[in-house]
Amino acid sequence: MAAEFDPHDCIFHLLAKAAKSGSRFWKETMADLGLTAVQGKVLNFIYISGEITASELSMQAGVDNATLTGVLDRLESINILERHAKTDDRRAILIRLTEHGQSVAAQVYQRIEPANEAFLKDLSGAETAMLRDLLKRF
Amino acid sequence: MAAEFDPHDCIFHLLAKAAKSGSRFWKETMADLGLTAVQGKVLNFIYISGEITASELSMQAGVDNATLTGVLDRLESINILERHAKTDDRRAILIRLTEHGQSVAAQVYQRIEPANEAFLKDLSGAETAMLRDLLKRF
DNA sequence: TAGATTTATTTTGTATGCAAAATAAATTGA
DNA sequence: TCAATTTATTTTGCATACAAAATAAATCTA
Repeated sequence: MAAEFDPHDCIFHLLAKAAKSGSRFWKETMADLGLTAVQGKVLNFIYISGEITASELSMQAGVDNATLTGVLDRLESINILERHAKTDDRRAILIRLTEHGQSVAAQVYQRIEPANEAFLKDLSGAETAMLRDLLKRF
Repeated sequence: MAAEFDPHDCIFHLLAKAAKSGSRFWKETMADLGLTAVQGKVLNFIYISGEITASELSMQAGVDNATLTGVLDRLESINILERHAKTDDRRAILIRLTEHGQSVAAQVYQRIEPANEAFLKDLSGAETAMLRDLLKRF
C-alpha cells in the first residue's frame, strides 16, 4: 500500500534469510552424521575447548541457556557427550565428549572450512572478509 | 583440540548470530504492538501487497509454508487478518488485513526504516549498502 | 473423462529460540 | 554465621523452523 521502504531490503529480513540459507547448507553438511545444524555447531565449540561449562558454551555458540539444555540432552542421549558436576563449583556442569563424540566431532570440525568455501564460492576473498567483518559488528 | 579454523569465523555461525541480534532488535521494535518479530515481518509483506496468497506470502517473507499456517492462525485469532478462499482456485487462500489489521500494519510498516537505521547506526552508508548486497547473494 | 500428477494448504512430530519461573549452590554483607 | 543476593542450570510455555505425510482441488494425459 506504500512505497517508501521495501521490506525486501529490511536488514532484519535479509539477515534472517541469509542465516536460513546458511543453516540449510550446514544442515546438509551434517546430514550423514545424523546431526542437526545446531548440534553440529555446538559440537565444534566443545571440540575446540576440550571441556567447557554450559554457560560458557552457551556464550561461545550463541545458543540460549534454556535451549542448550535440550541440545545437550539430545547429544547426551546418543552418547556424544557427558555432563559432569564441576568440582570447585557444583552449580556448574562440565561438558566432555565421549570417545565416540570425539570421533564424530573431529569429522564435523574437518567439514567447517570446506563448507564455508562451498557456501561462499560466489564471493571473492575480499567480499568474504568484508562480510565476516560486517557480521561481527552486531 | 585443533587450530585450523576458528568456529567463531564460520560463516554459518556469524550469520546465525547476526540474524539473532537483528531479530531481537526487531522484536523490541514490535513489543508494544503485541507482535512477535515474525508476525511483524509477515504483516509488512501482506501490507505492501494488499492481498496475497499463503504460498506467495511464504516466498516473499521467507517463512516456510507449514510455519506460516501457525503464524496466520495467531494473527487471525487476534483479528489482524482474514483468510478467504480464492475464487478462481479454491486450493489457495487469499489473505487480507482486517480494518484493525490495516491500522496495526501501518504502524509496523512505519517502523521499518527507523529500526533499520538504528540497528545499522555503527555502519557507514557504503558499508550498509555493501552488507545488503552481500546478503542478497544467498 | 477417469486416473495420475501437480499444486496449495494444513497437520504432525521433532528441534530450536527465548522469556520467565524454579532449583540449587556459591557469595556477599550486616 | 545467617539472611539476602547472585550465579548456573533446568523447567515450562509459547512461537517459530522444517521435513514428511495428509487433504483437497486443479491440471494433465491416455
